[in-house]
Amino acid sequence: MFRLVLRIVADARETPSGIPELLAGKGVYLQKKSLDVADYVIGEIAIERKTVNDFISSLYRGRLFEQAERISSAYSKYLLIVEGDAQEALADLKNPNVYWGTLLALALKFDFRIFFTMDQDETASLLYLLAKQAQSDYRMQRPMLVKKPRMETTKDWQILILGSLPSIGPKLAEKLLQSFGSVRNVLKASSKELAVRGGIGEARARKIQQLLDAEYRPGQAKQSKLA
Amino acid sequence: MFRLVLRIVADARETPSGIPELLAGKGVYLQKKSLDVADYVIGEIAIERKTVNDFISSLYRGRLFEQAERISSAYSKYLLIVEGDAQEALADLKNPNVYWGTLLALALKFDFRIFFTMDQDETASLLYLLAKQAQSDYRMQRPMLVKKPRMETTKDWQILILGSLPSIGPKLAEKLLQSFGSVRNVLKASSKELAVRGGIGEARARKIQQLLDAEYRPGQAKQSKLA
DNA sequence: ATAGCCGGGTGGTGA
DNA sequence: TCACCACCCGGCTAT
Repeated sequence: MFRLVLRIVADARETPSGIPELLAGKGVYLQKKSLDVADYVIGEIAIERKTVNDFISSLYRGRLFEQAERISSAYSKYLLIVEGDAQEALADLKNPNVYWGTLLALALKFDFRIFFTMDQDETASLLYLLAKQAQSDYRMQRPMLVKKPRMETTKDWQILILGSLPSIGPKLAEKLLQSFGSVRNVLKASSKELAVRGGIGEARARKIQQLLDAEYRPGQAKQSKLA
Repeated sequence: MFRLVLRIVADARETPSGIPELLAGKGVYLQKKSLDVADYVIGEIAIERKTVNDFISSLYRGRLFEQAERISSAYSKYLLIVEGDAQEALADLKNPNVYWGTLLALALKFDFRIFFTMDQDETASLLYLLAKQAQSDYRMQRPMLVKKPRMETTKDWQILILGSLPSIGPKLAEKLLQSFGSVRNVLKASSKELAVRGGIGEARARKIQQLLDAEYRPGQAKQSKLA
């Protein structure tokens, strides 16, 4: 009797979670590797697994989106499994909107599919089913969505450069560029011009000028000439 | 002066759920319509809301995928909100795999983003956040700015600014500062000077000059500044 | 590529 | 001109 072999690649660091073992118990052909970005790979689908607590804490560490970026650029389909009692964790959260907001961003901007499981066991079942579906649908995959262009335009650089100035964020950077036309023009401008033509006030303008003209001192120079 | 208003379209049949009212309470401009396929529409995103029980019972009716098909062909992005205690409902199921399998199919084949909320209140919050995100995305996306990790000293700022130039890292930035003495002097220098005195090549130098002098072009139509 | 809050800067208003 | 104040922006922080 022919038996279908499901194949799942698991990152070596997932071993302690017990999930690889559970999968093997279900008859999956498990391949352990050292994966760069994801925790599991099934066919062309990458899976990132995170416990609720990991997920929550990564909200505040900023590392989350960077990781999401890596996965999304490496695979065409990818899903996030959040494991554990999300509801309970959510109750402890001071600001639940951050949680929901992040999920929305992951789902809509990064194109993640997100699943919630209660424990490793459920995660294993989910992966198993996924492998089964991926296998049977092998040939009837829908065409993928167009890749996001993610262009690094000149405009982005311009805003980035000005935005690295103190007390200048993206909004102000854009305003300045609109007023002055180019990065150089902004940087050439005197503080008065900055204050008059750009939408920024004298205080900020002076601060910027001082910084631009400040003499560079290697070593730990702590000239608090600002403000 | 205008106040920014979030706008959500709700199907008339959603009224009894109380969610439209909750949204209105959050200051959303709610528009009730009779929608063909979805329950809510936010920007270009369609939202189908289902209570857990509805969802579960529709597993066995087969009508679910037909509905999914209709939504997916009418909108480019769409999400499903499953409202209620999924965990509890799942415990009653004889065969949970049907549940998970359906979710997987919806997510991967139909490209649904699926969210789970506890009650109408949470659903309303989710929709509200979604509207907010959709709205801020409608503006042009801005480049991610350099992390400004607590800059105290002038020296750090100087390096950060130059480091935000293309192909200039912290190391080169420092070198340039040492050669030229101040940020302004670096930016004033011609590409030849940069190449000769700073340790960078002409190619990089030219690239930087180009960027500095590039005319700023707002990508999207900017809102006219009527006062 | 989160959301909320706070502090400070800006620019307008009206005296 | 000045004082006030409303708004906007940027920076911080959150489990």
